[in-house]
Amino acid sequence: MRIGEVAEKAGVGVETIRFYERKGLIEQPRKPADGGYRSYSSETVNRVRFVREAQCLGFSLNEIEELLTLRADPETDCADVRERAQAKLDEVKNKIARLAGIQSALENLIQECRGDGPASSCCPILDALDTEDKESMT
Amino acid sequence: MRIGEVAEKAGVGVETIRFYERKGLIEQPRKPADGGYRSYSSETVNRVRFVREAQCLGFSLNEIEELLTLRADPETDCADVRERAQAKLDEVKNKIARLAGIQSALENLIQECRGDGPASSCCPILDALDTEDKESMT
DNA sequence: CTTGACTCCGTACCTAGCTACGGACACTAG
DNA sequence: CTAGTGTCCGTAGCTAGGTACGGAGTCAAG
Repeated sequence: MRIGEVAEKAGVGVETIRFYERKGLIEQPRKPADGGYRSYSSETVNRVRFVREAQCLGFSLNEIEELLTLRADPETDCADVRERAQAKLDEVKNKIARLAGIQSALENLIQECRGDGPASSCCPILDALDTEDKESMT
Repeated sequence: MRIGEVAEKAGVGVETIRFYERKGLIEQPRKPADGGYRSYSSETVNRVRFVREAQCLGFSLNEIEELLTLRADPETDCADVRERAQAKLDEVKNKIARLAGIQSALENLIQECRGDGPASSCCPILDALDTEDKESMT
């Protein structure tokens, strides 16, 4: 599969694939044999899709690389992998919990704001977060 | 309260406060009366903290501005606020659901990888996401 | 009335994550 | 053989979100 096809299937531009390749996020398929063109497996399409998905969820490319290496190397010791996975899991759980805070603040806002009157007194987003937040910054 | 105090209490740099001010994320407190120094209320500290918190959760500054304006204007009609809040709520729920996907993939990984043997065959992160993901990109 | 801490402002610079440009090959169809 | 399309590569440019710099003004303490 050539670069254009991968890009299309993954829903990104060709340049993005080249960019990810330089970043080491996807396989380096230098194939001077075939006219010098890159040749990818369908695996790469999945990888690229995973990258985009993870980005939407707030992971940086560096973090995504970590996520990806969790499954990568057959040589790697399982204990090491577990450790990294556990750390990522903690991050993810933390993120979910904090989003849940925002979620309930928004739900409050929507419930209390029944659609009549002015909005001023019924929008406790900041308040809701303030109280949880006060001394909890890292 | 002057800019340095706000910055310290919110745990950011002075330049960041000025940057947020330019972006319209916090009040514009031009006070030529008091020697030309900015003067902030403690409200601003909360706002800045909220901005940082929301950023960690994957919101852009533009999105955060939207979140913040949900509680802002006493003139705004409640119905409009509700609409925006509902849209944000949908985004948030969606994010949580997708993070939950990653969470369970990581939990699987950790469970299946009992700490012995090689890591190659027990790391279904990509697989777990692939199956959910196949045709669901926006 | 000098010193030091703080602030002012504009501008420049930085990282992350792309995105576009441009000239040179390759490969296919006509 | 000539287009046309796709690819190669390096480099430049772009947006977001800061971060740093430098020269000048403010102000309280000594």
